Amino acid sequence: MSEETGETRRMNGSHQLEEYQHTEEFRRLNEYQKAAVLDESPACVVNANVGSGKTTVLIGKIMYLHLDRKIPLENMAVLTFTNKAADEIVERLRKIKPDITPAQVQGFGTFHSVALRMLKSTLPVEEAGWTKEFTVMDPDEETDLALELIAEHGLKVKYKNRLKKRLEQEYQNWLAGKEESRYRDELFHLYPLLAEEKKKQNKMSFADLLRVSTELLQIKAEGAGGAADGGADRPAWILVDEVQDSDALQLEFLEALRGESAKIFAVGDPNQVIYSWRGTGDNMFFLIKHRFGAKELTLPVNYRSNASILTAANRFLQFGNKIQGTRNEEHRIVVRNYYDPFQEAEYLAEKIQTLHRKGKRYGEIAVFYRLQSQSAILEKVFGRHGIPYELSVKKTLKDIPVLNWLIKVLRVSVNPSDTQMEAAVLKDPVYGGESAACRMERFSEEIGNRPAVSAGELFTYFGLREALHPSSSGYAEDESLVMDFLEKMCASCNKEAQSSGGSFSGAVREFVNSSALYGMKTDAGEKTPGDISVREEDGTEYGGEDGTAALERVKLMTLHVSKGLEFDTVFIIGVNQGLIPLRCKNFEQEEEERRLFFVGITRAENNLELSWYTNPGEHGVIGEPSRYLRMIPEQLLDYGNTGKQESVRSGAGTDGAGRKSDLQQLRRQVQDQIRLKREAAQKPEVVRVRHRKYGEGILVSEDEMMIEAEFEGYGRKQFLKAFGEIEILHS
DNA sequence: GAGCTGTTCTTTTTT
DNA sequence: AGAACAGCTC
Repeated sequence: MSEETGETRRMNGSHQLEEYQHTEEFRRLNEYQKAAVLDESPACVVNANVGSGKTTVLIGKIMYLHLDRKIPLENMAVLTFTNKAADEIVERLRKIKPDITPAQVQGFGTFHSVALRMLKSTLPVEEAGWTKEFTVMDPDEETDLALELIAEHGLKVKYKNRLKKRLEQEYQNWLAGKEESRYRDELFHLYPLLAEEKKKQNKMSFADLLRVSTELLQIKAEGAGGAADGGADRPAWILVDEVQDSDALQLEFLEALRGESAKIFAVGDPNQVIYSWRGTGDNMFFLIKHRFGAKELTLPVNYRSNASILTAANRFLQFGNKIQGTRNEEHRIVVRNYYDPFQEAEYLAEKIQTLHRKGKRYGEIAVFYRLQSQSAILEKVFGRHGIPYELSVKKTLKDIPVLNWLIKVLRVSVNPSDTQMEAAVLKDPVYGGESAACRMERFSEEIGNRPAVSAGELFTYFGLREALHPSSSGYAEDESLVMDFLEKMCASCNKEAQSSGGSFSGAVREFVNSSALYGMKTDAGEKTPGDISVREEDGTEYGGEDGTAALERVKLMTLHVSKGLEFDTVFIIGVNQGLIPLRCKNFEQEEEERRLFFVGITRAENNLELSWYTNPGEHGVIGEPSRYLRMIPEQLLDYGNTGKQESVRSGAGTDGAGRKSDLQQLRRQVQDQIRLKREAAQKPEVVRVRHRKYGEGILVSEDEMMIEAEFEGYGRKQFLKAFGEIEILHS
């Protein structure tokens, strides 16, 4: 920060802060980063390599637009994929400009929270069938509602245990006007019933928030007959973080939000797409570039990892040019072989203890693995060794039965049309009962319009003492949890009601809604009103370290969770064939597994250690090192004293011959496929194909070995040409 | 409803 | 490879 800011800050008008371009911060950026910050194309996507200062550029861009281009923060929409990312952006902005008010950053947040805010303020939700008082559904709630409707209407629906997934996956088919579900049941009858019921109960699912706001933004644009009026409450600039992670719904929301005039600036890394299995599967980075006709800039320079790690990472890069490093070669990447997962955990524990004795902080160390189930053995062994660790499993209020129930009570109170929740509250096996029914119904008139409400008043009003069973053994704990929650909620809601001039019940509604979206994480620290902290119950109690080490813990997490984080020292365990990569059935999955490994290794700043075991307990996992280990140039690897160099290189005794050509072939296939995909995107020439089982479809890509085609109702399928299953139809 | 055969999915997680 | 389910037969 500059030393002049103190003098200039007090002045009103246009010169509150010096121009961003003249700050030390801006000067410290590299040329690529500067170019991205200063770019003012109508649409621009920044293809940011891993560790290249993506968020720094985004922050810089916001400050540049704000300070130099005089664009009010209120006129920007800054969209992120997670709440954590949104918090980080606002936090980093506040470091530069401490007087930023919450009102100024209304448009900063996840896609869903920004959509919610617009639905609550400017968009005419009534036109879509809801009222302004609508509430936000919990993700599981929609499935429950669907099950109720199935029972009520006697619908024949298969695979009810997978209903949630089916509802999501087949929605597009239904929208497209397809007659029947792929399982030939009555799933499609459910969609209109569900939509109607949600309107009736005046609540929206997460997907509804995006769908409805998108729809209303589109109608608004049409109704205004152009940009003139439709652009009134649209942002001047839309900035998107981690754009490669957005799905089709979010893309449409972006498009609708942009309207005619807003400029769009998105940063992302196509090499870090690791969640396509839950979304569309398309590479959103290039899709968005194409859709918006965006200019593409790059950030090639990595500031995080040492040269060995980056050279290895470059072998796994699927898009763009090589990652450029900034550091000279330091430690090599350590590869280890252990007998089984237990041995691996034991050695890891010892190694971590040694590192710690030599002065490495526990907090600088992380262990990554492919499956959640792999953490159990680490927990056990680390616990026994007295290593403080932290498992990244999110705990929400839903995991605390009494608060889960209380939220439902509040939800019915601020939305009496929610009959589904009302039934859930009354029928709860532990806290249920008829006593609260009329209280919830009359909440708005009896409590909701008071100027200030205390936690104690709510406790009495809802008759919570009886509901929590005062004679039960868990009463004291439940009561303190409930009072704690209510106190925090009342503090926030009273303040909100006062400052906005709205009612208490309105504030409670917003509180409950934002809690639903915010997930109510359990980690400490106050972020938003909806973020209630709950004491963590994790392995630290085993830790031999006393008090001072409380925040210094070894982090244990899945490779997926590691995305976006960085650590001095990273261990990736179970780098076995069949685990990393997990056995995949198609090429796309294989590519994603590679990106996942790429994400994992690029989290490490200085030390990276990969290990595999000879005797994996799990089914389907082979006692061989991952192919990925053989893809890393040998001179970067340090096999320690395990003497297993031979087996990693040759493939542990299986058909050692032909490995190298296998590898080359695989790499060529991937490259070809990428090239073909790009070419296909550039000239959309439709080639029709036919398959015995899937019927007619459209050719997506092909190379000398594989052919990929898309079939209505079945999605994309890949075939080996040699099998001749696919017939190309020439018109 | 037991017993059989065939099919589909299994992991990873945010909002 | 194996679990979970659907749909069939008796």
